[in-house]
Amino acid sequence: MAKPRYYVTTAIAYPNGAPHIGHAYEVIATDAIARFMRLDGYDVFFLTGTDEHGIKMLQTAAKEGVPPRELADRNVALFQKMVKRLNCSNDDYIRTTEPRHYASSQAIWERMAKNGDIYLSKYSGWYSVRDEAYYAEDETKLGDNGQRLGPLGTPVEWVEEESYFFKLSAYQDKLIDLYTRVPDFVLPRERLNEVASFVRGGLKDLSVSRTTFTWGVPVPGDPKHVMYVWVDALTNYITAVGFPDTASAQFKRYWPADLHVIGKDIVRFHAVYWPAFLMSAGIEVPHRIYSHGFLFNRGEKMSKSVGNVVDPFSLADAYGVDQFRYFFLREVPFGQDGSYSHEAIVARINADLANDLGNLAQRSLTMVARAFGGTLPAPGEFSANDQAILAQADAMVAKARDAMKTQALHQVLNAVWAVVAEANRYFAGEAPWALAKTDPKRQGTVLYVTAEVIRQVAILAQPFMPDSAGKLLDLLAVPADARDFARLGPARRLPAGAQLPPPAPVFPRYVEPNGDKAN
RNA sequence: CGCGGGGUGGAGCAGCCCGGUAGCUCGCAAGGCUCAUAACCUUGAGGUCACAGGUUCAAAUCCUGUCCCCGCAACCA
Repeated sequence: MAKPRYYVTTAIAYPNGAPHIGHAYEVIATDAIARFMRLDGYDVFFLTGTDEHGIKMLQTAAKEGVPPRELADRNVALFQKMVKRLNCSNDDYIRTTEPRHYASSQAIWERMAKNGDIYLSKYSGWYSVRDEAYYAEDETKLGDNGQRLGPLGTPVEWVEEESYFFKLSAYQDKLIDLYTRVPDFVLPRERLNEVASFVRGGLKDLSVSRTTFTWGVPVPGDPKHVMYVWVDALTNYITAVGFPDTASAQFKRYWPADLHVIGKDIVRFHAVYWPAFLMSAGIEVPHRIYSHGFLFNRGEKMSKSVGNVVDPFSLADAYGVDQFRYFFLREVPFGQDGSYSHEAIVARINADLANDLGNLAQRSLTMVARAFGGTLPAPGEFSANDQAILAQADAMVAKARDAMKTQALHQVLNAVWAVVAEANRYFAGEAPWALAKTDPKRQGTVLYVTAEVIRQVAILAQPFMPDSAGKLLDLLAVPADARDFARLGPARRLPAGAQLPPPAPVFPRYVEPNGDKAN
């Protein structure tokens, strides 16, 4: 039976600087989704990449005195290194400066043009040379000396530039219809409401080319124009699956995408422009846009001037990759803004990972090693308590799938850790260390049940903490081909009699480098 | 009257749509256990649910108004 497919993407990052925590968060979350779906039997294609055109790249490059291509190459290397460091399982990494992407962008442009949605006109507006930005009339005001000023107080002048336009205005009804027909097109729901009210407010045609610079994809047939960066950026999602070869196996298999994971700041581009472009080009629209929140350092927005920008590499170094991934995906309700701090990260690492899960594994497996020579004991008849905790473990996968239907990553982890907490209560209540003297057979049963619960927890933790969950499964001697979600539930228990390797701590407590104990 | 989110025990949050003993995590206190990564388990203290009106037998939950905080406002995860 062929696996169902699942195509998931991050937004492509804009590499005019080094990657920051927000980029890291998006790719980690998307990776967790991709891994979850793979383990759940889907044929997943997971794409991330970089959006390298546009005026801002040009400005940054000019400031540094290097060609934009060089700036892109340098920063892209950092983004790719980050993705790798964070243990992300992307199947492809797209750069919008690649030849395949030029071909794809030009092809979608030609389709939109052929459909009559692109026309040449003049883009005009109040332009501030100093800000290098256009402003709407109502954003400007007249200064004391009669000079018109932009919102930042710089002088603006009226300029007109030849530009191609996309007939976005023609898509208002079709977009509203899409939002009505597919109410989950944008999640969380509030975001769709915002978008829908924006669209109802009326859409203006969109300027989609520039003539003032050449760092971009040339417009087919009119090479003095380059495409507006968002036209080319959004197109990356189809480039990576083989567009313009719509007959290719890849394209037929994976398009339309199941999920675009993006930041809430670019919802409009993805939920308005992108489907409009695709409709115009006669291509199916993606199934869902998921807008995640922003991360704040101690509740404050990160900014270079405040000096609270945190580099993802140093976080990974300081806490560990899996710990870093776990913290953000558990602590921040996916879709909402979140806040992080050293104390919060340490608290999560020590409480959830070291104390609750790590220590449970350690204390139970150590007992298997000592009392049973490392052989997983065969269980006797299950007591009511045994059955109760096993039933809770068996129920996890359904809860996890249910949460994943709406990308509620934190709910998946909540469901799993609720079972970890219950398993600790079970373990304390059954007191297998006391049974060692009174009823070794019963002790074996308790240890078996505990190991089985840990097995299921570890399998479900894999998308979030691939390495650590893998180590946990190693300790239970679970073979590599028995770690997918099909092995969850009552049907496939741990085999009794398995020889387990010597137990080793998987989740160390975080201890402050200066030697003080944290938490 | 630009748009959106939010104000719930010390901290961070859930509950609010579908009114009816206020729940979770961390922290704190006491006790238990001693297998384990000074971890685990139990119990407890602590809240006028921003404020003011209103609807109702009954409001954190519905309605009206006020105050405050935070984002966004078409380059920005």
